[in-house]
Amino acid sequence: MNLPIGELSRRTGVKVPTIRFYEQIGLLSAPPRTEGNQRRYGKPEVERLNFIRHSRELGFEVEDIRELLEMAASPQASCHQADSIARNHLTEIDRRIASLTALRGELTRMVEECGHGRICDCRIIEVLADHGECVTEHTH
Amino acid sequence: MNLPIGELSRRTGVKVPTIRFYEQIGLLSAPPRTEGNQRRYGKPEVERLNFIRHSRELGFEVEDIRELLEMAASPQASCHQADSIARNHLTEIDRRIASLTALRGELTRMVEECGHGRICDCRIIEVLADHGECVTEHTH
DNA sequence: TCTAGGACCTCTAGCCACTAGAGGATCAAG
DNA sequence: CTTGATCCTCTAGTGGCTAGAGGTCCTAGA
Repeated sequence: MNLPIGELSRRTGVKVPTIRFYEQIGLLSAPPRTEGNQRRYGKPEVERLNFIRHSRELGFEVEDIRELLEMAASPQASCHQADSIARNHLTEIDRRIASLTALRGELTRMVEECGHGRICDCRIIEVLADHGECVTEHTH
Repeated sequence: MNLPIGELSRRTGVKVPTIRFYEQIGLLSAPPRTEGNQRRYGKPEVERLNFIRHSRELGFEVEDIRELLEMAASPQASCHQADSIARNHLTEIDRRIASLTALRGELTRMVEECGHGRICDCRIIEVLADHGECVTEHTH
């Protein structure tokens, strides 16, 4: 268990430059180095990085992850805060889904009404030029 | 109709620095200036900027908008390309909605299973640490 | 023991679509 | 002629990486 950065990358699915980037912003702490100045990682780093990757996949922002990692480090504390971060994130996702669904509606309508003729008759261009043509508000 | 940039901003809902930014990247052409070097806009710019803003609201990227604007300028051409840009965008939106919906599922499950106790029992932290706990793939 | 080439290092710059702020000039009303 | 709102340019920052230059290290095979 004395992994070079490429091996850590393979085991976690996080790209090498991204790992270095996470170290730079303090999401991962600086690991020990070989005499030749190369990073060597152990099992805790694999787990921590998996946690980070998974959180990112679930759409959490780096600042949220920072807090979640801190919490994970003090297992006796209340999970109230973790709950609140996750709930806020969920609300945000709902907001985004709603907004994209509204967009989807407008776009579908635009595309379906397009007669595939000339630009001057095209509903796509027409609708883009005039928000009044829209059924929903889609300010995001 | 000899509007300063602030008035153009008010009429289109696009912020002043953003208008200057659009000029810089060539989405808007450089307008005439007063003797004192201030920009003055006319009606065509109001329309063009409304088109841009609306397209952005509908989630089109700047490069797409550039093409759409070019098309709008040649009304006799076929609208095939506009159609294709819009369809591609629609596909992308569908992809995003699907991905967010999967996330939503996982997050909801996480939050619902959280017993609001201590971190060491918290499902949120647990799930984040282990993708194996997830029902869906959510690599985006 | 030498060597090849893959993996590693740091550093800077770029991506997208803006946004913020400094420091100064101009405009229009009173 | 003054005031203060608006305008100007320029640089740098946002988030979360990604790309590339130019160099060093490690390790397996000859």
